[in-house]
Amino acid sequence: MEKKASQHKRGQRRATSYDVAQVAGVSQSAVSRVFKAGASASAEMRKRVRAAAKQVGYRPNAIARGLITQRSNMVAVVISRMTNLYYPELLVQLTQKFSRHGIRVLLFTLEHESEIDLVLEQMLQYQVDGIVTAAMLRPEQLALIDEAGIPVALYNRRSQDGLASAVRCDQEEGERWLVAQLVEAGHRRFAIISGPEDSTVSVERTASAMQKLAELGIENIHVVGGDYSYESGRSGLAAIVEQLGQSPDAVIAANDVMAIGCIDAARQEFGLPVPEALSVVGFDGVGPARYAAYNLTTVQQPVERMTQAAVAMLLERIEDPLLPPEERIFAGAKVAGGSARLLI
Amino acid sequence: MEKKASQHKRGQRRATSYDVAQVAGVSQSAVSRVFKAGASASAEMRKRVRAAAKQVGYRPNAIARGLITQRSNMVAVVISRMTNLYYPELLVQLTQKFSRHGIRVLLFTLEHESEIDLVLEQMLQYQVDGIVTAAMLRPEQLALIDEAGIPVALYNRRSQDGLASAVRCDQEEGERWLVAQLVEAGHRRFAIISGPEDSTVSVERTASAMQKLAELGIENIHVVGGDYSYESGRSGLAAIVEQLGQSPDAVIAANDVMAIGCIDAARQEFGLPVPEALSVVGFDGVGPARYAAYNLTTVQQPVERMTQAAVAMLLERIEDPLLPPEERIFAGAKVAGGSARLLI
DNA sequence: CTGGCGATTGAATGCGAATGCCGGCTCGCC
DNA sequence: GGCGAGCCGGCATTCGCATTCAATCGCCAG
Repeated sequence: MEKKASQHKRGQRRATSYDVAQVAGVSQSAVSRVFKAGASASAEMRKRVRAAAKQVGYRPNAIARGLITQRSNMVAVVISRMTNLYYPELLVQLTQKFSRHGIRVLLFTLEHESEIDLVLEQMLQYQVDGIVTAAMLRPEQLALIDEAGIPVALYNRRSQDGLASAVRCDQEEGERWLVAQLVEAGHRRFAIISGPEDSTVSVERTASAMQKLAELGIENIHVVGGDYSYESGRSGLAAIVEQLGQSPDAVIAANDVMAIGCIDAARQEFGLPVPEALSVVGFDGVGPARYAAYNLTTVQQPVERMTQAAVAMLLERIEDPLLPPEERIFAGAKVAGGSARLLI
Repeated sequence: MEKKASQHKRGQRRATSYDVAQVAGVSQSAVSRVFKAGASASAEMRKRVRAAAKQVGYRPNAIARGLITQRSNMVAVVISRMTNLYYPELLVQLTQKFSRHGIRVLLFTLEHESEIDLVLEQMLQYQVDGIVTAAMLRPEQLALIDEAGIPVALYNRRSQDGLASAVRCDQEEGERWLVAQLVEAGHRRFAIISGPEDSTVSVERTASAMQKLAELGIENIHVVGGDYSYESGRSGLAAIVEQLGQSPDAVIAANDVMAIGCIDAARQEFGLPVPEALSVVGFDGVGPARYAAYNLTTVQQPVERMTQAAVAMLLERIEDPLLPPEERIFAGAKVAGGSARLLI
């Protein structure tokens, strides 16, 4: 029936601590102690055990270790909609920072944030020590994780009811700055290209921009929906122009990639020079935002510091599960690029 | 019954199969069987066990399961230099495809390919069932992995001595096509911006282009070194112009991002219209290559098919470790964009 | 009515390493 | 030289689940 596949090519079992113990003429406990940092073992013992371990090609089994120590030394990282160019940087930062603390990253990707149910079960089964998620969790899901005693760090998501820790960029302040600069420079006819509806990030950015515009007395703001993609930035502008019957003064895109698409469409399809005839701003500070062809006016998220904070918060709570949740908010770096006519 | 969530934080034991067994009034073996697909258990038993499991919040412990089955159901994915915009797509594809087979991805990122020693040990300790690596492995490292009985799939790396399976894009054919098109369209003064020296991908691309140029009788090819970054594409062109004393006809960049940097530098710093005064070609087919401002002439790697092949190859070898290594080569999609003057 | 076969179920074992406990040994100090 | 205090290493147990083996049960054919 089933194929017997467990046999290794060389037909040999992997060496265990018992094998090492036998070769070194010591007990298995001794081997374990030598490979466990901070355990008491004499220099002579260390030497013998290490030699024997090397001889038989021994390597501690992290799975078995995790079983007994109740620590897998793995954290789950959940990323949704990775088409967002901003995420690769996030991933690199997280894996490298965790790695310095001897922790590995188990990666979960979601096509949509709503799919998180599918992977939540998996994460829990794998006994991860912590979770970093850039996808929204519903309260009952947070409760489930909390019940399992696993600390969570939300990335760019608000901590609901203080159920979890969070690091996020102050998007409200960022959007308000963008809007303020645009209005101050004389822009009056505004349009917004928002992100996916199930993205809390997009909702927050769009709402913040709308609110600031309202405060400044700007009305008739035209909003079209996008999906964070370049193409939706292009079609977004097309939709705006069509429905508005004319070009707006400024377009506020919910992320950089759509802003870039919007710029390309303006220049190529509508013959609108940017920023002379149309100002475009984005949000995130992804790599292409700095390409000379776009030189985007945007708010750059401090990924380095945010990931540093997320890792620190999570590690603290893995050490001491009783620590209360914490929320850290970082201001974005304002980048006044050439894609918008500003006074500054 | 009142909830006592706070006690869980105290490190209260998570429910085990014994707990479920006790509540359901059956044996632990029975619980195990219910949660193991294909095991024999009566409908009545399944019902009782599932009910009890739900009641106590039981979730099989994947770590413990892995210890006994000798299958962690995890594969390691090694990515180097993630600044390459091409990798996010690769990661998403891999995690999603593996996920469909009940396999999780343990992510390792390298700043440089040479750091792989640091993570190899980790991967082996975690008893991963397989490895997908987009970083080069030295023969002795491959031997080490082979000895551990872990199948490997190299991504865009040649299988040395047939020690490992590999999927890769036919870069040689791709570069030769690019060169042939450029020469046919009349370009004669060529320059190349290569990638990092420790990147076998870059070395192969550059060598292939050089060879084809030589075959077509083109000489005096100027090569400058880059690091795959946008900035190095810009500075690459600057270096070429400075050392050459004039603009070349065409620049062949080792990847798309440098090609984009090169285009921006040409247009902005040197007033060279692209493609009228200078043709630029890249390689990879990353997202920004399709931005209208660049519309890059490039060779696009078939990521979807390549990842599909890598996953399939690895799964096959996890099932049957005795299968011999295999190499699958995919032709890239030729994209004749507007960044080069071609006849086609 | 009985033997036998297949389907279930339970008891027991083991995966590989960590750790509490304890005995033995070394060493310091009087 | 004697005694107490550490230090060290070994023994035994444990983590949570899969799996083997044996026992039981139901059911049908003879």
